[in-house]
Amino acid sequence: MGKNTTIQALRTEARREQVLDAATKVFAKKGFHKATIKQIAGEAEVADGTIYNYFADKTDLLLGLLDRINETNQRQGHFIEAGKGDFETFFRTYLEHRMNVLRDNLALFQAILPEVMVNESLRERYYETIVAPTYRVAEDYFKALQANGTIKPLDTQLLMRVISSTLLGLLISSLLGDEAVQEAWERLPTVISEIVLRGLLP
Amino acid sequence: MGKNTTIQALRTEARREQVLDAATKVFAKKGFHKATIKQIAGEAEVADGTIYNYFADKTDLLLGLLDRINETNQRQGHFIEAGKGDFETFFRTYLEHRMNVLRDNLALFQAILPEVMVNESLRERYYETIVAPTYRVAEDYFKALQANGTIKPLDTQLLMRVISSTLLGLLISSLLGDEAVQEAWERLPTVISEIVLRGLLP
Amino acid sequence: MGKNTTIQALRTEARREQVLDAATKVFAKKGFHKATIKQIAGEAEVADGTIYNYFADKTDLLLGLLDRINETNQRQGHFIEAGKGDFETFFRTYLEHRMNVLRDNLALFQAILPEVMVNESLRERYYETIVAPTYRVAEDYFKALQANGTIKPLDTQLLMRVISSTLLGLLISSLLGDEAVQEAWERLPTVISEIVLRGLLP
Amino acid sequence: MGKNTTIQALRTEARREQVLDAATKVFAKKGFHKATIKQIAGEAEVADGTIYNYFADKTDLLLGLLDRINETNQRQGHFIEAGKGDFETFFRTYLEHRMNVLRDNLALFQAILPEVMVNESLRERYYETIVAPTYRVAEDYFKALQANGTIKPLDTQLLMRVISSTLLGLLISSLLGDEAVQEAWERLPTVISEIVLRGLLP
DNA sequence: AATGAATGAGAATTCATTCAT
DNA sequence: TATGAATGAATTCTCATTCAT
Repeated sequence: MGKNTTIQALRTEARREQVLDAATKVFAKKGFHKATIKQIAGEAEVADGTIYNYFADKTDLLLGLLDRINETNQRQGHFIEAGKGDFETFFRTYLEHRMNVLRDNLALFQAILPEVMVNESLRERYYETIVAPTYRVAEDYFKALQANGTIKPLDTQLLMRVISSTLLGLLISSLLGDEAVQEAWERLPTVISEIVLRGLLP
Repeated sequence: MGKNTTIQALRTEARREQVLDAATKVFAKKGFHKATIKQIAGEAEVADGTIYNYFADKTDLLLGLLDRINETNQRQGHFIEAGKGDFETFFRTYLEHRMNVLRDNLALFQAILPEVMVNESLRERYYETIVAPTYRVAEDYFKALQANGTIKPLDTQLLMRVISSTLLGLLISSLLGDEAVQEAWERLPTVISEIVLRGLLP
Repeated sequence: MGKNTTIQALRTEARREQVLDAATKVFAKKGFHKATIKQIAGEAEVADGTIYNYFADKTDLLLGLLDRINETNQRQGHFIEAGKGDFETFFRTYLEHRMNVLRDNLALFQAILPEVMVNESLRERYYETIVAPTYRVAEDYFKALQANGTIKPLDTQLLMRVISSTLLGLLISSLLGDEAVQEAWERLPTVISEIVLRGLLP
Repeated sequence: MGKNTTIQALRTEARREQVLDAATKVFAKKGFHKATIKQIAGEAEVADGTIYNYFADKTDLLLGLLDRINETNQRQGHFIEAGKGDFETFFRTYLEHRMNVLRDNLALFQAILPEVMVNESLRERYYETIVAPTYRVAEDYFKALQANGTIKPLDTQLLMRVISSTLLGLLISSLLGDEAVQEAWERLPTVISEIVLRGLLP
């Protein structure tokens, strides 16, 4: 029965994922409110009612998606510590990684962000789960860089905000359909790195 | 009768504004979909039906808000040409202006952006009305700067995207409740200017 | 002032007619319920509110149209007495007259009949105003014909109903879009007369 | 599961009928436009929303009713071929049948006709579904009768239209509240048969 | 657990009618 | 009298959620 329970749990988990995949697709395409449970159920190839065996309500699906982003983040989180050697290379590589994560989860972000911008409790959870941890990891790192003179002494908090907001802003520009951003996505880490590290002035 | 017509027109315009103000408030607070016509009408202190004398439907209210942003933009648009003297000062002042506009229209953006991210036809109109004109004005300016060696030769398109995405990203961070961004809003132009013009490296 | 009053009255009457003309058109095209006061006002080139200076409410417009049919009927009513000479000719001419009236008021009937079929108080008024008077006039006439042996002794009531129902039915077939009926309208009196007077059997 | 599916299908069909019955009643009483979904749902003893599980919208209910008339017609359709023996008897019996069908579906016709008179797309469907098939069946029959001299040579198209319009007209007279027609309904086939076959002239 | 029909609260929208100008 | 903006009751339709099977 122990084994049975495990199988059960796996099946349950698989079903959850199946529904979340469907939700990602439908939310991204239609937006949270215009997406219907029927559509998600259809996409997931289950009955409407089945969804309620795995999620309390429609909003709970969004929380499930938030957790997914969180997992992705944590998987990538180690990376920042792996940065060795020359800072410039590290920084560009870091940007590449972050931007790849964003691109790979475009649909996920398109599904979540609009609703997060509008739903207060979701907003808090988003900030605590997704945003704050990133800053916590990065803050010490930037402070160390400043301490050993690798980068200029600037308000660390704001520095981090500006950099991550740039990425967020580019993501949203992409979501809003800016083709220049979409097409140059691969080159952007280099461009950003050049601007942010050396500046526009000659 | 000419006078009468004018009074009529003024009254009509005032009523439109009254409704758009209410819509801004309610959309920003509840989001486009959870906001109801009843709530907006209540906030505007008119009957539900009155709204439909001025706007074809709920979505048309959003278009009305888009036009408002557009007007704000156009009023500010001249500014960039007014930039004389030293580029560094100009750039910082430009950022200050843009960020003040963003802050002053925070509710407006909070009302519009989430729906724009999700509604394709709105997205197109948003891009054409709000985004593209900004780029058109800025592009020539940046090219001139590069031509006379004031700034490094970089892909103008991407440069503009990175800068405006930074502002957009900060706006959204602010909307998402990032207190550090909210509190430092005044100082951000200086910080961004320092980073973007001179870079992080010492 | 007496003259003034007369002019006033003429103007009022003209305006009423103007509105009724518009109502006929719009009701016929859209049906009573889908027709809006705004549309009728637009067609009549008056303001919405003006209509309420001449008619108590939307249904009252229908009553106005009923009265119009009634007037038409009365103008034609004398005709039946004018019938002299050979009965066969008279009958055919009578049918021609009735059918011309129907055809000339096609829009009017299309506007009224559907609503009369559904609105009880209108139905009663329709019957009393339009239908019953016709029968009253015709009944004596047919009885006389039977008395002098011009036509067979049949239940006069039913005979009249059958004949007028045939006309009503053809009108409605026409309204329902039956092209054969529409195209043959001119020939129908002859056909009907032949059938009704001499029968199908050889 | 096959059995289960069948039970399901039966239940579904029963529910559809239940809703159509209710719609017939309410449409006939109030007319299509004044009838509300709430009333129909109440009459059918289901929730408002349930109706939309079976019909796309309010108009689709009317189409459902049209199909019902169509079925009735088809069930009766064979009859005309069953006509053997003496034509006079056949004709009278045929009229009896048709008029019984009309009477038995009085509410149905009252529900449908007014809207059909006003709604173009419904009108086309009505003609194609209900009217045209009848004529197609009857046309050959009448031609045969003329060929073998049973009836006079008259324009078949018009002959059919006149006869069926008479029935339609009587139906509508009945719907409009003509008591003489209502009361004499049983005798009408005999009267019509006498008139149409032998004529009014002695 | 899975199903999907039933539910009914809730929202957008329409439009006859009123009434201040 | 004429106007047409304002009103708000009324209606259709949607869809998250429940629950009997």
